[in-house]
Amino acid sequence: MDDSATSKDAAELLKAFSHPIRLAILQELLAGPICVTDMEEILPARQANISQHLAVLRYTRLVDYAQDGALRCYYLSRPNLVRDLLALVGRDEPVVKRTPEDIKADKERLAKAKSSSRLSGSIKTHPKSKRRAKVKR
Amino acid sequence: MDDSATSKDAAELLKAFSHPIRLAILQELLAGPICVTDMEEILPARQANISQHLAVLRYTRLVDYAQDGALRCYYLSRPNLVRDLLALVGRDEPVVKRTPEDIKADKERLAKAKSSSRLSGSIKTHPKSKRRAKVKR
DNA sequence: ATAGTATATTCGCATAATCGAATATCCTTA
DNA sequence: TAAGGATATTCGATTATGCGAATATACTAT
Repeated sequence: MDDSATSKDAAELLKAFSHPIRLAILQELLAGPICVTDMEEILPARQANISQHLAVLRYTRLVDYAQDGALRCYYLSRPNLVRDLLALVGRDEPVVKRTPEDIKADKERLAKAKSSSRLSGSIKTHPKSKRRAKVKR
Repeated sequence: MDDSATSKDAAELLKAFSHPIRLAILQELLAGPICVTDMEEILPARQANISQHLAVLRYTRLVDYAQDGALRCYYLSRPNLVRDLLALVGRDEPVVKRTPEDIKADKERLAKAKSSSRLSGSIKTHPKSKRRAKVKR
C-alpha cells in the first residue's frame, strides 16, 4: 500500500471529525457513555439528524453503542484517539511567518543532509524528478 | 463564546485536513519548504487543483509561502500542529467493545462522582434536563 | 518589449454532504 | 396486543465541495 492509500484513509477519518455536531457528540462522549435522548437535550440538532451523525461516527469506528432496553448507550470506540485529537485542535499554536532567506537556508540544509545520507532506508525521498523549475533558485 | 463556536472553529480546521491531496501536501511540507512546481511532481493532481488546495490551506492558516523570484516556497505555518495531527491519525488504536454491564457501572460511577462534587467550577455539567428518558434504566 | 515559466483564479459541472419531514423498527409497559 | 417511547432510515431539497479547462497575473530572461 502506498502513501496515497494512507492519506485517503486518514482523510476519511478526519472527515468524520470535521463537523460541529459530530465534534460536540465526541466531546460529550469523552465524559462517559450517553444515550441518544440525552444528546438531544445537549445538542442543537433534531433527533433524526443526531442519528445520522451517529451513523457516520459508527461507520468510521469512532463510536459504538450498547443496547440497554429501548435505549442505546453510545460510547467511544477509540477514546484515546478522540481525546488526543480534540486536545490537539483545542490548543492554539502561534502562526509562524518565515522569510525567504530563512527558507533558503532551510532548503540548503536539507539538500546537504540528503546528499550526505547514503541508503537511508526509511527516510522518504522524492521520486526522480521528471521536470524541474527552470528559473534561478 | 460558547462551546458551539469552539466546535465550529475546530470543525473548520479539521475540514481543511480532511482531503487526501491536502494531507499529502502537509505531509510533504513536514520535511521542509517546497514550491508548487515540486509538489506537482509528487502529487497525483494537476497544477490548478494543487493551487486550489493550497488556497484552502492558506485560508485556514495551515500554510503560507515565501516568494522566491517567480517561485513560491510553501511552508507550514503551524508545524507542530500538523506534525502531531498526522502522527495521531497515523497511529492505530485498537477499537474497544463495551458491554451493557460495563457501561452501566460506568454511568453509576459518573453519577456518584457528580453528586459528590459540589460547586465544581470548571467541570462541565449538563443543562437542566427539559426531558428525560421514560423507560427503565 | 516579447516570450516563456510559475502560479492563481474563475467558471461550469458533477458529485457529495447536510438536514428536515415522514416513516419504519424495536422495545416496553399497560 | 395496543400504545407510546427511543432510535434509525429513507427521501427530497438545498448547499457545499472537488475538479478540469480556460484564463489571468506576475516574474524572468532574452
